[in-house]
Amino acid sequence: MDYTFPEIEKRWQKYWEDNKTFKTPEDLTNPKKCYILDMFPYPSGAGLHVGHPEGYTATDIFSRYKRMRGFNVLHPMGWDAFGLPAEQYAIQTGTHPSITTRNNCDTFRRQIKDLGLSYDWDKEINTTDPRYFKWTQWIFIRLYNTWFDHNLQKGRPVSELPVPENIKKLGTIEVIKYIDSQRLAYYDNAQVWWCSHCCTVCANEEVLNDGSHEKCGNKVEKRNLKQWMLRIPLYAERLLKGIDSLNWPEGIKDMQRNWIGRSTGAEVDFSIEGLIETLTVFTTRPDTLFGATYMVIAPEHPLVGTITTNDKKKSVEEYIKATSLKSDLDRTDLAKEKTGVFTGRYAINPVNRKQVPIWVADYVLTGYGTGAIMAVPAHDTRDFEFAQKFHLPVLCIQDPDVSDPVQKKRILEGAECWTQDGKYINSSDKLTGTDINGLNKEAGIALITKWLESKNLGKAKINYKLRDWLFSRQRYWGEPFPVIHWEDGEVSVMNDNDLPLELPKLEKYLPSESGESPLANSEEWLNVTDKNGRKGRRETNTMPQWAGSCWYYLRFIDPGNDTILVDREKEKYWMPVDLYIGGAEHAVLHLLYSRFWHKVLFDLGIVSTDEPYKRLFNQGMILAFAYETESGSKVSADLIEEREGKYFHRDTGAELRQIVAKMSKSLKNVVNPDDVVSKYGADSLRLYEMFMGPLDVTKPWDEKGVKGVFGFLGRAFRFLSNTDNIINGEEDTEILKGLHQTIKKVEWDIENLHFNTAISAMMIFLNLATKKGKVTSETASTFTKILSPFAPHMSEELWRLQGHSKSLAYEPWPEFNEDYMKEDNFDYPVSFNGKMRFNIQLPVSMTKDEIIKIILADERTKKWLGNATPSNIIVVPNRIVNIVFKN
RNA sequence: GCCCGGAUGGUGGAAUGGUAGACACGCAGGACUUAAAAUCCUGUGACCAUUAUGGUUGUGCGGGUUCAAGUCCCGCUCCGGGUACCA
Repeated sequence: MDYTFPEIEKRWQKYWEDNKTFKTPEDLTNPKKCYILDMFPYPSGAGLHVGHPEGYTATDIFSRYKRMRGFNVLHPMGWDAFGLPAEQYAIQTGTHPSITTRNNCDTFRRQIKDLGLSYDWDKEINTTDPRYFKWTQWIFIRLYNTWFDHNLQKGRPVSELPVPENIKKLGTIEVIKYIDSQRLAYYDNAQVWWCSHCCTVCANEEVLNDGSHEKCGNKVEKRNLKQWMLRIPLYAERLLKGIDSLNWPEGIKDMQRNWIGRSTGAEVDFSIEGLIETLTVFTTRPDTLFGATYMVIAPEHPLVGTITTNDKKKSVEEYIKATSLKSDLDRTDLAKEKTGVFTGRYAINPVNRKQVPIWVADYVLTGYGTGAIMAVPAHDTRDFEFAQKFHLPVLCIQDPDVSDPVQKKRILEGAECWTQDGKYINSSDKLTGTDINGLNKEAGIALITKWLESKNLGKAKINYKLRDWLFSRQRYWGEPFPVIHWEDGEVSVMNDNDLPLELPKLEKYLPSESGESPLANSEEWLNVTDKNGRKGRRETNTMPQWAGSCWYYLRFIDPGNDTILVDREKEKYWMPVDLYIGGAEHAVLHLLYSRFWHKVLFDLGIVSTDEPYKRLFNQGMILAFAYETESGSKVSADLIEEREGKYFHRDTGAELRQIVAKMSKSLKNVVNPDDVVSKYGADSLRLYEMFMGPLDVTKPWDEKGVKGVFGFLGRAFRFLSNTDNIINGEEDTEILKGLHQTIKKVEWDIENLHFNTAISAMMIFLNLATKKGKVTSETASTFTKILSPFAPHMSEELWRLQGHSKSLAYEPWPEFNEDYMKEDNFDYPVSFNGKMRFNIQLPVSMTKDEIIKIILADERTKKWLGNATPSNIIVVPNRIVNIVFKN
């Protein structure tokens, strides 16, 4: 029978849909549950590309396998549909984003259904649906009404926030200010990156290294705007500790740890000559205080104006002005050449009362630590470069462990930088009574920190790189904030009952250059009056795209519920997510934000687990072949001609190099899954994406490879659907052995997401079966079952041909039997000094001594040994024999 | 600069410290066919030798541990990703 995949695939897709084969079980008593989640896509206008089905196929195989293992499986799909492209399209054409979004979702849904993925479509969600974002707004209100209790390390309702007596005395306004200062969400003036192209603010995380906006590529600048911020650093310790318990790739865990960036050190107060203010610095190395010979403050530091002496005012102001015009790129570009100016002022080093000059330099940033540093040029390369350039003193305080006397002398004189640790020298002062000379790093840090604390000059301090999360955008196509700004200055959040707050219909979607979102144009929507006649104005910013994706995995559990975010019993049953697969580009942003929200919801008793995603896996990127000329300029794929394995430019005839690059419109090397499906079928596409290589590595798409798996499926179908090949009775022992080895291998590989080797194991079995020519009907159905998670359409068809009337989706997974895999003999490789020379068949039960006896008597052993006598003979049972000798 | 990966045939890749190159692509030869496609069969790391059996070499480079290293350790090179004047 021919492998007529178009007909087979259509028929089974219809069967699954009509019979709701993959409906999530309602029964919550089954102790075996598995929640298998994909990172839901942004439905772009371009439709699916072959990168999407890679992760989707992997989770689909896992889901189908788990169902056969008797698990209740939750495997949903939805759309992360707020975002800039739909809005930009609206600006250009006037088409409302909801229409664009709906069309794109329809395309995505159709394409995904064509792949035979076993989603429960009754669970479909869309972040732009008011019934969905009602709960996004509801969560925002919870964030607003939560404070973080440091003692309990836990978020609690603001109604439980104790207000200190001295603040209560100051009156209501101060109490409100205090409460606002404790909320997880707050509204404040923030210096933010402004993209004048998108007319929007970008989070630090969205600004690329070159100072351009991640979304549009244009340069960003700094602006002050009223913004909503989330205090994610309050959860830094919890987010950091939680990482240890997760079954995630170590690389991603490291990235999150680095992003959180915990460092322990001390804050040290320096008094300033002639001023009452003190200058506080954060340092991870308080032990190096004796080597601090100057200080640097960031140009944005609040004390710059106060510190700067009159005669230096002009040069400092000029320097600050120059810095503010610099983008991140400029600052980075100037990395080699340090810049800075002297403020004219001196601070006093607390450990030795010495004068140290205060400088302003843009290599110190305002966003980290206190925005001021003490510089230890003798032992820090950056400080050293700066000191060299501006002729500042360098004092060596760590004994360099150098054998070269010349170099040692240079270091001790401060002519060279020594960045390794050593015993302290020059680190004592009689007047202040401090002395750490001869101590090592740990002892030095402990002693100095203790001394600082005892003198009230500083304290031990933990610092995080993680910064407040900027949570608003000046856009139309996002969740509106459920917030009203009243004419008397009060800010209030809406009542839960009044949610959702929907978006108004607009004529124009263009944001204003002032930074106000297009929502400000809708007078009717914008202005509100309360029952006392007080006038108010709605928040015109909208939430960033992260908002909807921060909690969607919860809504999938109970998408239709309009009284609660998620039913408690259902949440308890399904959470946490057992397997989450998606691209590594979300390593820090989405995954960290999402964990943050989840922890808040956990603290408020809304969810039952502390972490949302138990096991995470990142699929590798799929690249495509691209072509370049000898000089390295790229040639679009439609201009390529292949002749005898070489590539030529269709127009110029020049020979081109084949390289591997990201798929892109400009290179015209984007592969559309629709084309692959129509040519080879969905099962072939699925199988190829899994067979290309390990799931987590980056690999190039090669259509020739699809042919390979297509051939395998065709052979399998023709062999198994031909009744001449199927017999009754006892199975051949060799086939039985191969079959059970295959079950074992496929099962282990699916559990570990090694789909490429699982497929190769099935190919090996099919090669064996076709060589033998006949298999029993039992073998045929067993093989059909293990193939079914990978190639479900064809497997269902074979199952039907084998006489079954129902889908095989819930057939029990076959159990392998070790007895069938047992061997009587093992073909021992015999090696001499580690070099394999020949093989010899011996019974598996044979003892080491017997094996040695037989091998030493073998003619071939004599040949390789010559006149030498073995000094050692290693026998690893059923693995290898190694004869060691000297010649 | 720092952090994390990676490097195996013409290609994608396989290999619990134990026979390197499974499986597949490509290529070559053959069968079927008027022909092509499809399908099936055989061969295929390199080098040397050969009627054949065979031998030498081989997992980016240089060392080391081990009876045995693609795999573990040390030092490099190159490539990819992340990140940055982060104190």
